[in-house]
Amino acid sequence: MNSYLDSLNDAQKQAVLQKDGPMIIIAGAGSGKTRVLTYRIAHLMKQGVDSFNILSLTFTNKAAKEMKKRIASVVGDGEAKNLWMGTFHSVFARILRSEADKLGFPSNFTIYDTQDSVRLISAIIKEMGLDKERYKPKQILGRISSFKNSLVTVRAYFNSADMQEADMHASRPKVGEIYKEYVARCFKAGAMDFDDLLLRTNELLARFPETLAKYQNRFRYIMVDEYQDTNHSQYIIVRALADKFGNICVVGDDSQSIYSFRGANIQNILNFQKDYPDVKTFKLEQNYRSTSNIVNAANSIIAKNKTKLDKEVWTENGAGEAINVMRTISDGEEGRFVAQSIWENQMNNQLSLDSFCVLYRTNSQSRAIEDALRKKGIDYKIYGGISFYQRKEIKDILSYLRILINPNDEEALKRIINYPARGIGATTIDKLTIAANHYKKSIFDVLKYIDKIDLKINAGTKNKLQNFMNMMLRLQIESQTKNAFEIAEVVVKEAKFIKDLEKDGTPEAVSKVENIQELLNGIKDFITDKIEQGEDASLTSFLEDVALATDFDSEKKDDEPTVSLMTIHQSKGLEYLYVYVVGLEENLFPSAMSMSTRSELEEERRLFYVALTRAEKAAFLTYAQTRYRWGKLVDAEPSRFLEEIDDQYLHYLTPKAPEPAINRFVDKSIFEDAPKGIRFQKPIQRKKMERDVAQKKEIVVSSNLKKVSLVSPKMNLFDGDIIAGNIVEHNRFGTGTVLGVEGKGPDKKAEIQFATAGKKKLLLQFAKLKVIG
DNA sequence: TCTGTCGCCCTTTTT
DNA sequence: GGGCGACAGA
Repeated sequence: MNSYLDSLNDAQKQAVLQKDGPMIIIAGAGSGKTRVLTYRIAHLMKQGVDSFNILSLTFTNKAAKEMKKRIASVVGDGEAKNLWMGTFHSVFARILRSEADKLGFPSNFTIYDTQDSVRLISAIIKEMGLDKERYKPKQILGRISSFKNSLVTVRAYFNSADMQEADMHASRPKVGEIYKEYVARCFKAGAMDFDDLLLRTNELLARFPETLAKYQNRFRYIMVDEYQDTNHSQYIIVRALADKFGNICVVGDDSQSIYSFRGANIQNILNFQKDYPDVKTFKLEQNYRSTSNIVNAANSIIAKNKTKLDKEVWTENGAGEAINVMRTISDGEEGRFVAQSIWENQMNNQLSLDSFCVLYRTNSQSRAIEDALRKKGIDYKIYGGISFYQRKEIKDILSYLRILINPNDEEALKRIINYPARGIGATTIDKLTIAANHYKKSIFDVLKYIDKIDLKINAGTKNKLQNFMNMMLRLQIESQTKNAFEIAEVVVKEAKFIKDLEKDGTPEAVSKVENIQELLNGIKDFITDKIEQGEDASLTSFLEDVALATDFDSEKKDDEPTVSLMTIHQSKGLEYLYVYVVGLEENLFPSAMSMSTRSELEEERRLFYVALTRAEKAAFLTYAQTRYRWGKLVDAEPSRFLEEIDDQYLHYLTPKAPEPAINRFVDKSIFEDAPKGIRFQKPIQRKKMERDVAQKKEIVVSSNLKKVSLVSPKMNLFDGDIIAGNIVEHNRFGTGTVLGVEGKGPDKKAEIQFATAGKKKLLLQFAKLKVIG
């Protein structure tokens, strides 16, 4: 008898035993999804499926590693070795490396991270002489990203009158030109951005049938975890690969779809049954993770969503304690409460700090929590935020390494050509860029022939360029004989990184030196690790790892136990005995950016569902009445999500009713700790402050006392004024025409046809519309 | 060409 | 509160 099967419940066992054909596993939170996936793969192998023929796509590399380990414990190390497991991005980066020449890319292509992409787009916008207020680099990148994720290539864009018209209407007629130039520049630089890893894979599979056939034959069994968060581009890849054998197993939970902002399409999971009519459906509904209070409370929240699959999560676990709700005066107080509560619970129950987790909606919220934990002497680790590899000093060193691998990497070159300072300024770089564009060569190539072409660069500067070039060429030669660690050491030395920083002597510089040291150690670890595993230990492989790694992937096991701090997005798939969800306030959670349409609000609600279902034993929900945002103190109202939880599962640690309304109209900053330096504010800022105060007064005078808070962005000046036919402007969707208005009071909605964003129904209360015609 | 200061925008969320 | 680009002056 297969012992591992005995540990599964009926539903789980059926899913594991289903071998062939398309299947979907709808897995509720905490229902043992990972176990099922792991055992299913192990079981396939036990039945004689070659591990070489199994592809498993996970959401993080860490999840892949974890799963591989667990499979190995069932079937043995050697057997598990050939399994292809990883994120979409890392698996297809690997495939693209071996097929790159077909697409005209070098096999050691660079992977641009978001920062590289934004910088390149900024440069293009500047070169094209466009207004960067109208063409905001980040927004343009967002648009290009959405093109790529829906497989709209440059050619497709220019073939689509609709798309061009949309950008015209949004007063950004040059978006297509920027897109075209961006793609060309990436190509010339031998670089792919994150979205390219998927788009180019699609290109590869579509243009080269024999390549498609090769991978179809190879990946006879395909599994996709977190299917609810796949985008169109990923969806098409999976469909193509599974087309021959049809052995496709997707796992997901529509209630936990939280990545639509990066193109995830919840329809992929909702429509799976339509895509594969002979699909077998399995539902894992028993939750083993949480108390019944938590499960039921979470169910009561998600019930408010309209778009969902039919599923009932239940548990046999005991009720446990009620979910605690805590109101505090300020975000600082919130942090202190969390720290105190963690400390007490840890002491009273003799727990490891690993049992605690603090979740927030935005990274910037971590600050107040950190301060409080530090003061209490509680160890913590922050996941996400600015990752180690994004720090300036680290990116600079990595840029040197990137150029050694791929000299055409434009972004890396521009970063370091004058860092550390060697007298090569913006003017010179501009000249080089122009020459490079003119000759259709990379800047590195132009530098190689700097003697032979006349760039009107004076002799002194030319000399500096040549010195730089000589150093890079020397490093390049060395990199052929040295391993990644050795070459990184040489780079640090040659470029005088540490020397310069040590001369500086400031605390920041000291910490930078430490970071560089840590990077070198990291490279060393990487190499030893890879050599031990018999895997690729090259510099290319290291750089790829860095580009695609998330914080979790690099986590070390032997670390001291710590409290975990992270965004809710990052917490997907994890579980903790005690979970603190902080900042349950309107405009923060749900985010002010995501409450103008029903679907946005539903995604925020799913996010809350994810947060709550991380908890095994106890959950704390906290909100503050005032909070520093952008360095300013602002008032906050409790999140609507608190109202949505069935009251019977809640325990209020503070009285539920907020303080009497009258107090809400006194300027608190007069009495409480005023923002630092307020007395030294410049006249202009003071004026702005006075204006703010004046506006507050006006609001108080002109509105219903009970409903309106001081600085609530909920105030909508146009409520009631909007009628069909109005032209309106929305800060995210751009301009649009009002088609109709329905509902009244807080439910009043307008249906608007936006030029770029399509048709939307917006709640006027939140939409912050400006009537312009 | 370098350096320091000012002012703007920023904050959703991530591979 | 902070990071980054623009701008001015050396």
